[in-house]
Amino acid sequence: MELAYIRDELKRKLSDSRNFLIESDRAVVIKADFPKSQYHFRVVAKDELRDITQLTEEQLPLLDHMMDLANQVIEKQDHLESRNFRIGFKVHTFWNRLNLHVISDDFYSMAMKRPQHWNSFNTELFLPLQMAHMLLSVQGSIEPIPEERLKELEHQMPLRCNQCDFSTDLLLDLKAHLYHHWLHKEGEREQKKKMDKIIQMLNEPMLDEAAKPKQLSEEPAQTQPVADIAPKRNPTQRKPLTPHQQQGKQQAQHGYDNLVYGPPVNIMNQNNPNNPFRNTPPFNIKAQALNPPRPMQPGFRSRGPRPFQRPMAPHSGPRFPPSHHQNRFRLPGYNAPHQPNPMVGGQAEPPGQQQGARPKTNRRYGSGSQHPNQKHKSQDKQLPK
DNA sequence: GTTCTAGAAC
DNA sequence: GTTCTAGAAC
Repeated sequence: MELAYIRDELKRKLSDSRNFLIESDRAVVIKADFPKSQYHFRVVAKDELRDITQLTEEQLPLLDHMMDLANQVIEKQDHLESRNFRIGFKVHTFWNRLNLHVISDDFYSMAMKRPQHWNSFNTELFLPLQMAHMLLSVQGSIEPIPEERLKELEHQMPLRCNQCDFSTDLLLDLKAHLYHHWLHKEGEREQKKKMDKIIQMLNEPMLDEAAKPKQLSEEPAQTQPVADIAPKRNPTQRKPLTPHQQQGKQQAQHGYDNLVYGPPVNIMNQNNPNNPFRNTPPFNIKAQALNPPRPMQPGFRSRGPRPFQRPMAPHSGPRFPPSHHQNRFRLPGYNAPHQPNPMVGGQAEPPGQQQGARPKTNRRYGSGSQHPNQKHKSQDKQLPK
């Protein structure tokens, strides 16, 4: 397949409205094909603009409009706020159509596979929309990044966590680290949901009381049996909705919209085997519940699936692609040299350090210089706060 | 942009 | 033997 054809993929997506989460006359919002975070969208311009280097002051209103669409799609995401998102352009993009990234700041994703992926969002290679706006306002254009600088930033080491001051030369370590940040935040979100529910329950009686005088005062002239006037406790009647619930109801009423905006990817995990996130841990899902063992009949050997399936390992972390060629999840410290265990007379524990190869040198970092991977071991590990 | 794989390093 | 990287292929 021709590379030029692949580069035109975003243009092709513009011709099929099924891809659109939001459409306007000047741009559309689509889901990123290989999301580098749990929430990752693109705002794709309809105008024939290849990338940010083709922008001029004339496109400032377009940028404002794309920002509006970005905020619209963020508003649709449950329990997330705009401060959890980054909105900006890649300074050097593969695709042949101007597209604005709207990406959550967890960067916890199966598709994050190379240091280049990380650096493309977490170095100067990512140009926040406000910055692009300013550059166009001030100098009227955005210069392309020099090839040499591009290569330098793509391979920049160490990789620095965007949420704390952790840094590492190994993407695998960073991914494990990011996973802990994500777990922590997910826990906070769950906590917040519970608190919302409790607050709602506490407010309910007060709302009922508040409704009584209003209902009576609305029709004072009419004489009705008390039973008709008094608020009825209908068991099927809905309780007052919280603002959050109202938003949910609104979304549910727009059935199609709801499908289009879709559930967060970590919910999609459970349903879609092709979802690139499917190896991230399916939280609150019990492996046994998904795959209950069938009782073995004595003296009868059935054909087909084995009656007893080996239970799945507990989900102690994200499980990464089945291919051994792809980088897989390791617990933090997996790559660190293992220390002798003082509890067993100074003998080494089973291997904690990976056995595989790391290049001794890397031409990109200059002859004779150490490959970054060789240096990481001495660096301090730091867990998320 | 992604996937696949040969070859380097261990 | 395994892991990881970089480049070819798409």
